Amino acid sequence: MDKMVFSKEQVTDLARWLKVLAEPNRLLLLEQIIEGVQCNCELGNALQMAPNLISHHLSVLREAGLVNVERDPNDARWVYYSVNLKVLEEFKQALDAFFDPDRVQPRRILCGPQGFDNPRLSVVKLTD
Amino acid sequence: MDKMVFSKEQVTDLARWLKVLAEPNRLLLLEQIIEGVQCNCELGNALQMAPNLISHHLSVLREAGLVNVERDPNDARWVYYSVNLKVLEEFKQALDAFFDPDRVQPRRILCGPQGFDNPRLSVVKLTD
DNA sequence: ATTATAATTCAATAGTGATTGAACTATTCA
DNA sequence: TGAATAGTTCAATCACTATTGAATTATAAT
Repeated sequence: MDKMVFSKEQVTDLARWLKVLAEPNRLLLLEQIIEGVQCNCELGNALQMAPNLISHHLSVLREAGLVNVERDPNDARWVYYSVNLKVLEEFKQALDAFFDPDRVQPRRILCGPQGFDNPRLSVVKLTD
Repeated sequence: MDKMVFSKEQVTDLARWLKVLAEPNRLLLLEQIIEGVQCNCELGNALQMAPNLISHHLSVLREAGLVNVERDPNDARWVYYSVNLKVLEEFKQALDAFFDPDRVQPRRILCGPQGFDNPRLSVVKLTD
């Protein structure tokens, strides 16, 4: 029986992560990078997106730490994006912890019509 | 070596899921429901949110299938929200599959300066 | 030097969606 | 019947952000 609970701060932190990934084009870009398509121009070809838009979304992924940037050593005009495995694993663990079905608890009686005819509350009432 | 890839439709579907959960108040509500706080009024107390706002966010979670609604059998004015375990498990599996670190592939050479002085490409060039 | 290329940055626009207050529905209680 | 309660729906506002085109930077080639 997992009793783990999350603080308000932990939940809003996770929401921040999710917001980065909840944008379709951004998630498509990440998928491409995961699959090994990592140079900006090819990403544009694969997804039919303008280069500046790609730059924008990739910078969001980069600021979140999910992807690394690297310039080509032979021609510094080209940049390559890659997945930051460490951060991806961290994120995955956070997801696993939060969306763990074992955390789901039955209803806690805190309010509502707490009359004797409510079977869920008879015990509580009798011990008053 | 996991070779699983996701179609554009699968990715955008996942993005839709993530968007439902990427809203801080909504994720906080889900956390409360997971922890067993499931009646509307108590959710309001716990999170300091107006009842109509709670209704709004819960309806989004409900439309996504993540939570169920049930009216109190003794006093139908009260409603109780609960996690739909089946859908939660489905969602968790989708997350696990997508954010699997084993899927991450090394860079596939599709463009860029493909000269002989680029060690990553010498083999490719020689086999031309 | 000049031009071309890859990518980013900037400014403006457009669209989406969270929030708010008021009106409304449904149920229970007096 | 009339008042109170729990919750939802509606309309309007506000904030954020994806998108677009133009300008800019940095590097490489001629």
